[in-house]
Amino acid sequence: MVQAWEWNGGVRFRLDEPFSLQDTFTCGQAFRFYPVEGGGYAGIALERAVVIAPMENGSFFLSPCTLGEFQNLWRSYLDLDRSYAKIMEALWGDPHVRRGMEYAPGIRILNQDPFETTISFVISANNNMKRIMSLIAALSRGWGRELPYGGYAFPTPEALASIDPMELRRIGMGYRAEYIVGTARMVADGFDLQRSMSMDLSEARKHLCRLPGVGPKVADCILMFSLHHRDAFPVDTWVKKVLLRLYPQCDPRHPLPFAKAQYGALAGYANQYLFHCIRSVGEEVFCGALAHPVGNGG
DNA sequence: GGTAGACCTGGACG
DNA sequence: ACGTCCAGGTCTA
Repeated sequence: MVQAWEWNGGVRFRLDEPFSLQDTFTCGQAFRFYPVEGGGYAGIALERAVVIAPMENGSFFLSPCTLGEFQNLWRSYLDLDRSYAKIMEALWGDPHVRRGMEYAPGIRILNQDPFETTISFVISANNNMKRIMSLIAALSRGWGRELPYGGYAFPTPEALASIDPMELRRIGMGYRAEYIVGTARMVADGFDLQRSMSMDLSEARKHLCRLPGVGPKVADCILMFSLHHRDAFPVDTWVKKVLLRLYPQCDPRHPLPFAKAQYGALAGYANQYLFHCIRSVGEEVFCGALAHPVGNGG
């Protein structure tokens, strides 16, 4: 349960639930938030430039923001009405996911904009975090609306649909340029991203994979991070390593049936705890310790 | 239905 | 110094 009140041109809020800005903004789901002094994060989402900072007594400060904006927009964006305590409890039986939860207990899966998430994860393919973030910043600066308090909104589908791909290559987008323009065109021409929300997981995947640059992994990221499909399970190189090394019962060729059987509707959360932890501590540390448990003098 | 190669780019590594 | 490798994959043959 979350309580919120206006304070100094922004909103203070507190919740009796796990929530960490660092865990949430560094776990790889959002690309437009940067750390600032004091443990806060500055970034752009929902067509607004804001700072979110931790306060001394366990509350948080989001500004600039009205109480109305908080209740109507940020509360949902930050997924504040969901009980992560219950989710973590339900996943506690899995030793590797448990380790991920102990490492970053404050992760919350954000509810981001579907188009922004789609383009962002198209850019993420075969790319690295630093470059992904700078490319998205450049894309927004070049074709997004300038915002009050600085920064640029993520561009609209129409804005990206009308770009010559060569212009995107000029800012370093590489071969993703054609994917971005192609996907933006389809969305601008009526491809309904949100329709995936009311479809079951496998239908939703098929639907999204019609977009150029969107394959199985990117589709699951879009579903999980912007279309409320928390049963999605993005299999990237890191998750693949975890599955291969720590879950002998999982067929590495077909990991999705395993994810569904093992985690069910919570697969996306399990995925994120695993992903963030192995990516942060490294494959050897994450897989080594539990893969070779001490005991029996061995 | 499954599998090699190619693919922009820039930072890291030898 | 420069070639090679790699990064939250996807597409094509």
